[in-house]
Amino acid sequence: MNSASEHVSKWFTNNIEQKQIETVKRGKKVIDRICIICGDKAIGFNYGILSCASCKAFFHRNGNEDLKAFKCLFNGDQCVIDYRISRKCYRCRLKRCLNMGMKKELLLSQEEIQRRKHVGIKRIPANFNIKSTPSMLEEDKLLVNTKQEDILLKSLALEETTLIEQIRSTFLSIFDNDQCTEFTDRVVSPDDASELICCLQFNNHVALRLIKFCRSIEYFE
Amino acid sequence: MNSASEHVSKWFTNNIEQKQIETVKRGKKVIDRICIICGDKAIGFNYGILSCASCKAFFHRNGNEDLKAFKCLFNGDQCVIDYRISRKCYRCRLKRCLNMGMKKELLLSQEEIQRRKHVGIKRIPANFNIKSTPSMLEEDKLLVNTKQEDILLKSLALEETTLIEQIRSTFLSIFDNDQCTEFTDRVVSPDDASELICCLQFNNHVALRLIKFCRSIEYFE
DNA sequence: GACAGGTCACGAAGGTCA
DNA sequence: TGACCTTCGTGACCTGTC
Repeated sequence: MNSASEHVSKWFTNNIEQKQIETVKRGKKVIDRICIICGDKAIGFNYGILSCASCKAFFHRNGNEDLKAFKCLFNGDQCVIDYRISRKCYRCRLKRCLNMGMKKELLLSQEEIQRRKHVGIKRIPANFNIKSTPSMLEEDKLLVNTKQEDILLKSLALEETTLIEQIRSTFLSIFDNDQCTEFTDRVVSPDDASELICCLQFNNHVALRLIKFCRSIEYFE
Repeated sequence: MNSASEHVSKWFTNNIEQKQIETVKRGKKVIDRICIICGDKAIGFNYGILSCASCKAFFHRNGNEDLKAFKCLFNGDQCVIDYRISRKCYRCRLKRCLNMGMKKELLLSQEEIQRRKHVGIKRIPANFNIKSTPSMLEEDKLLVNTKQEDILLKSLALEETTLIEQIRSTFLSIFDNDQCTEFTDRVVSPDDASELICCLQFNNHVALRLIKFCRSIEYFE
């Protein structure tokens, strides 16, 4: 780092840090707190450090990105990240977030987000088994499935029932009766190699439809 | 220009820019916004400075060109760039864009453009049709689907391919071959009412599996 | 209350076409 | 060339969990 930019950078850092210490010590008023990343008004501690809404949002979006994958746009990795000057260099901004102590570990994982979302919604027990035994008659199997389906549906929250209904109706509109007939009309022997290939192609075909199906559901990203 | 003065210069430029932003934000009247390059009505900040649509487009097209490669056509490098007079001298216009502070760095690189494009998942055009005509042979239908699948897969980004592979393998693990055989082994006539009910129950059964399937995909909420 | 994620209007990039 | 369009990142504000 050259002496001029180093000087400016240190000046800002020191000035900001000084302000931060003073205000936090003085009292709990959030109004006076300063973001240690860009000097803007801090909203509280985000991902471990006192920071503003913008830096919080930025880290929320990009905290898990790989720093190596990006280049500095301006000053060779020495951009001053200050809300009064610029926060435009993606790389330098992320680097500063990390250098100032923002913690990736405090970003919630997908599982954690899912877990939080469904707190209060009764989950289906993991050991709930929808399989029927091979010794049962075809009709009995279907009966068991229907009964289990009933039990399953009754244990669901309204949101889940609505979601399932949405999935079901979308499913029916894409995997329509023609589609069903198209394959159930054909006699397939599992011993026949060509039929097995056909069955795999059937799988591929259904997978393709599934892609269409999944894309059509609004809850699907 | 040495790095220290360059740094100070940039600081001032940015400071002026900040002031401009503040002025614009304070009085929201669009009428008052003037392109600092040609005096036309500004549309906002483009490449760092308050400018009009024309100057934005001009810099977008030519910002990366080398100024030295062009000569002033009229007044020996002293053309007045004003929308009421003329914006026709390429060299003087580009020079003025740069002098007034338009930043080449804010033109996205090819990598950046590609990256941005692939951040969001590229959607399949709504008119993309995976249906085959009823008059076609079964083999031909599969062939068409396979070909379309090929075209489809080749147009996808890496993330999409990965996602689809994830969906496909999850699909195969849930709708396994036994499942496939279970239904394809049976001869179903669409004219038979009991078979039709059976077909609907089949649909229900698959829908149930689909719920399981959908829950197992991480991108599914 | 503090701090996670989520939402959405807006600004500023690139793209298109007369 | 420039008006208009689409896309995506930003940041203010909101919601939900602990």
